[in-house]
Amino acid sequence: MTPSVHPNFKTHFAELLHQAASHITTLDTSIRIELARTKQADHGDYSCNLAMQLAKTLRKSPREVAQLLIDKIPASPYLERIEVAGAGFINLFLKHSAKQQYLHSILQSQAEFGNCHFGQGRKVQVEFVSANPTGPLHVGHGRGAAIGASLANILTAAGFNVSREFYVNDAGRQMDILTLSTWLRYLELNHIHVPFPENAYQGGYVKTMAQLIFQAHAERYVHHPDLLLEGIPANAHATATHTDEQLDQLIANAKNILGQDYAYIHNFVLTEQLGDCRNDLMEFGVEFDTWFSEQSLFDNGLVAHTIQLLEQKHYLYQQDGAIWFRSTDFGDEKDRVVQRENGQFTYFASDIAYHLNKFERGFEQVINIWGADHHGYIARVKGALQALELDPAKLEILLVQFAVLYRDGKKAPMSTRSGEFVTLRELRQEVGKDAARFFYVMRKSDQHLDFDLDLAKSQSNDNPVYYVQYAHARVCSVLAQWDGDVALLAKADTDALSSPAELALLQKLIDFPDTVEMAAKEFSPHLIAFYLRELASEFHSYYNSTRFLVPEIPLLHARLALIASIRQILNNGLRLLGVDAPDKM
RNA sequence: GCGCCCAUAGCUCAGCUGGAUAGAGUACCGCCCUCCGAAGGCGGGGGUCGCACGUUCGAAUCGUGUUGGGCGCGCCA
Repeated sequence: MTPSVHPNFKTHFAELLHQAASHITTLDTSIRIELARTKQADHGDYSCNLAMQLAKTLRKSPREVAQLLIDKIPASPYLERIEVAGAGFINLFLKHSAKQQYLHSILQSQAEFGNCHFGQGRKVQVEFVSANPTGPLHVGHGRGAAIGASLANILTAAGFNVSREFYVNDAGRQMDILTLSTWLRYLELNHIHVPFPENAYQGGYVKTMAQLIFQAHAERYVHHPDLLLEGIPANAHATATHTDEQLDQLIANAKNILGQDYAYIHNFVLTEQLGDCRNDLMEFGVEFDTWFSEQSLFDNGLVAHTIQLLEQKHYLYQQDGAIWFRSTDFGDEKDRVVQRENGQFTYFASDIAYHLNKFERGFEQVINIWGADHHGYIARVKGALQALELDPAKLEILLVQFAVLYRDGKKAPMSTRSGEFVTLRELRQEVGKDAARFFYVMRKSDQHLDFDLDLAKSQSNDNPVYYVQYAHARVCSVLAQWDGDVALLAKADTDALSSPAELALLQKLIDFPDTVEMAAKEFSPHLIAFYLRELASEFHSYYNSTRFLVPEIPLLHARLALIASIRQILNNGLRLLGVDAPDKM
């Protein structure tokens, strides 16, 4: 991704202040020179609190220090004036010409405007969604998908080499339960009625998969039910209430009866569910570079190898027939089992191997996006990394709080157990991809999300998605009526842009690259959503106050260059969030 | 009981590693289409930043405690 060629005023002024300060004192490493955008116009465009930070060691008042710095600051083609204010702030005023000429950078860089090389090409992995392939994605997964995909886009724009990954839990017990469930439904289709366990998968999609198998292979997988019921108490069947152990017994029996065929059904349901999931996410604008199989960690011996490593480092011990990892050495509440009494590795064991593998693949930063209910899991995973002599700080875990759907002002009921959950697909069908993507990232990820379905659906000014998209469509409409060559606007004379509204809008456009960088630095896609709403708001206001299609050519071109730049940034920002920027609505 | 997250306008939320008079949206009230798209704009009221101490030139922001809410605490994933 090529960074755009715009000047960065923040870093430019920070460098000037650094030079000024070096004339006065030797800067302590603890002091960071940072420029902040001001809230009020009479405070200039940027302000710096460096003088306040230096005042103590220099034994001078902050205002005095500020004046000393101003006296020493080198000349700059972008700086209109610089002054001391308030308790010792240094306020900097950008030249109007600097703002006006900035439009040329935007219109030249186009889709690449806003990119930067903050990430310096470092390899980063974002792992997200990673839902069990045992049923359709629901609205909880949707938020993780939206946040993960947006964050990956933002990191890419900020100059990281990003890899998007979905961890496929294809090795566990849940897959076995799905396989069993499907086979039982298949037997039903063949008029063999075995009571369907309550704790098996109840969803209608299981019956659908059974039908597909039946259509393709007729009665090939039919077996006598007596063998299946072996070891299961009669009352469990009569009531269809099975304990976890009884369910496991059913699975074991199914494996015995079906032999090689078990693997076929297992593979079939996995492929079906994964395909459905991939398709669902693609329609949601979310794609992955890698679908990483948990099973492959076992097949390649990586799990066993990882456990061996921990053993060598003496972090494992045996107790109650199981093998435990001493995660309490790393601040976890209790030690954790990696290998069960029955010889099976736990999910945690393969997860350690998985994370070790991530770093072996050369990622310098690994970001996991998890549902908030997994937070208790962080300590043990980071502990395992430490035990393997990896830096746990290189693993960033973003916890995404739940989304609660509201309809008619009331909570829409959601329960995974009963199968009455709202799927991501249903949500998309109801409110559309764009509204869903935007609403999901409108809040900080660690903030609960109240998802107002009625608002997301409404085609009104209340709906923030339409509000932003409408601004984009409005610009398109004006440019279409102008009927000139938009490409020429990149070289237009922009000196005529001098009203307060126009200068404020120019500054808002200048803020975009900083916003993208901040969103990348803070792993915060919501900053983009907020920025877009603010930009759209300033544009709508400008639109109502100013006519663009005026007879005076210089003014006309200047204003069109401004709104074309606004359109470009709305487009770039929406693209980061996976939301379309329509020309017409 | 222990751990993590959260608490800011009636409601939903921003507020970046401490900075100037705490901001949006929404709801409510009043305005603006002979004019590039009214899916828009303008104006108005609305606050003890849960509470209490502390750190300092300065705290919504940092620390400790406390209250209230969410989530987690399996040889499940």
